[in-house]
Amino acid sequence: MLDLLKEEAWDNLSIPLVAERSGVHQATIYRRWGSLSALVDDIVTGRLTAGSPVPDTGTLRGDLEAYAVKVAEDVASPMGMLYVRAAMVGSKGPEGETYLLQRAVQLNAMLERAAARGERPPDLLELMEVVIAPLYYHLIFFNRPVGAEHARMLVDRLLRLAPSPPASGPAAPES
Amino acid sequence: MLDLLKEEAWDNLSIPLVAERSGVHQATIYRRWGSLSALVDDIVTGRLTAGSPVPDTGTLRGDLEAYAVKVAEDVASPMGMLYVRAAMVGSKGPEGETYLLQRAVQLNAMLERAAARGERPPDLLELMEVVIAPLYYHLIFFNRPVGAEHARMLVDRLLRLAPSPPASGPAAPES
DNA sequence: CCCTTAATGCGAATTTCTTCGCTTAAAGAT
DNA sequence: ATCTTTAAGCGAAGAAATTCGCATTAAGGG
Repeated sequence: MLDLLKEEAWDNLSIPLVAERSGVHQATIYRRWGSLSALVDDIVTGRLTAGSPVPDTGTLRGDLEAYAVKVAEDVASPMGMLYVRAAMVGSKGPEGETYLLQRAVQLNAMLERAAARGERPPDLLELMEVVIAPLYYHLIFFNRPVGAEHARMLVDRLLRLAPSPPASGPAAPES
Repeated sequence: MLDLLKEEAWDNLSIPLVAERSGVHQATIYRRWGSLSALVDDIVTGRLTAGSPVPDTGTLRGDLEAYAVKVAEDVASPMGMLYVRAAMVGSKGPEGETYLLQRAVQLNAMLERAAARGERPPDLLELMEVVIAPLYYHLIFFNRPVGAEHARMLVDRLLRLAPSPPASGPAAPES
C-alpha cells in the first residue's frame, strides 16, 4: 500500500491493485478491511499509535524545534498525505479522535515542563496554528513539503509571539 | 454534485450517482469530465475563477480581516473540502496552479497598496502561513471550521509579527 | 430553409470491482 | 498426535463502473 501511494495517483488506487502488489488475494483484503479508506485509516492509526514520545531537550526552543522538524519529516513522507486523507474521508471511528487527544496531552506536558522551568510557553492551540498548520498547508497546496530550516523558522515565529513576561507586556496592564 | 457532497460520504460518491441526481445521462458526464476528480476540479476552478476581488478597505488590517473572514466562510462551506481534495488528488492540470498564482498576484497587490500607504505589510508567505493555513487546519483535523472572530484574531497575530522597522536585521543586536 | 457541427440521450457491450462458497493452511488446545 | 478455530487462497458469480455505436436534438452558417 505504501509503495503504491508513492507511485500511483490517488484516482487509480484500488483494492485489486493493492492485492496484486502485495501478493495477497483480493478477497482477503475485502474481508479484513472492506474498503480502501478503512485500509488507509488502519495504516494511519497504526503508525500514529506507534508514535514516538515528544522531545525533552531541556529547553522550550529545543523541544519545539525537535518536534517541528519531526512533524515536518513525517508530513513529507507518504504518511503526510494519508493523515490528511484519513482525517477528511472520516470513515474513521473514535480512534483518530483518541489519538489527537492523547497527542495533545503529551504536547501539553511538554509545554508545562517549560513553564515549570520558568519559561513562558505558548498555549497548545497557538503551537498547532503557528507551527503545525503551515506544514500541512505547504504539503497540500504547494505539494512541496517543508525543510528542517523552515520548520525551525516557524518555531522562531511562535516564540516571538509570546516572548515577554505577563507583567511587562507592551500593551496590557495586568491587575 | 454540490448537493451530493453535502449528503453523501466521500466514499460512496460516483458518477452514476451524480448522473441520476442531475438527470443527465452517465455517458455525458464521462465524456465531458472522465472522472469524478476532474468534475470536482472543474467545479473548484470555476468557483475560484469567479472569485471576488480582494478587499480594499483603506487599511491593511481592514483588508486582511475582510479577506480572512471571507476565506474562513469559504472554507466552512462544502467548497472548503473540495479545495483540499482537489489540491490533493492532483488530477488537476495547470489550472489549479494558474489560479493560485493569479490569487497570489492579487494578494500581493493588496499588500503593496498597504506599503504604498506607508504601512508595513507582512510578506505573502507569512500571510498564508499565519492566517490561511490555520483555517484549513481546523477544517481538516478538527472538522470544525473557524468563526469570524477567530479569523480576525489570526490577522491580529500576523500584524503583531511585523511591527518593527525594515532596516534592522532579524538577529537583534541588543546593546 | 437546409446543412453542418457539436453535444446529449439511449441502451448494450465491456471492463473492473466486490462478494460468495468452498477448500486449504496455520496456530493453539486437549 | 488430533481436533478446533481462524484466516487465507481460489475461482466463479454478482454487481457495479466505464465505454461504445448509433439515433436524436439544438444552434449557427450558408
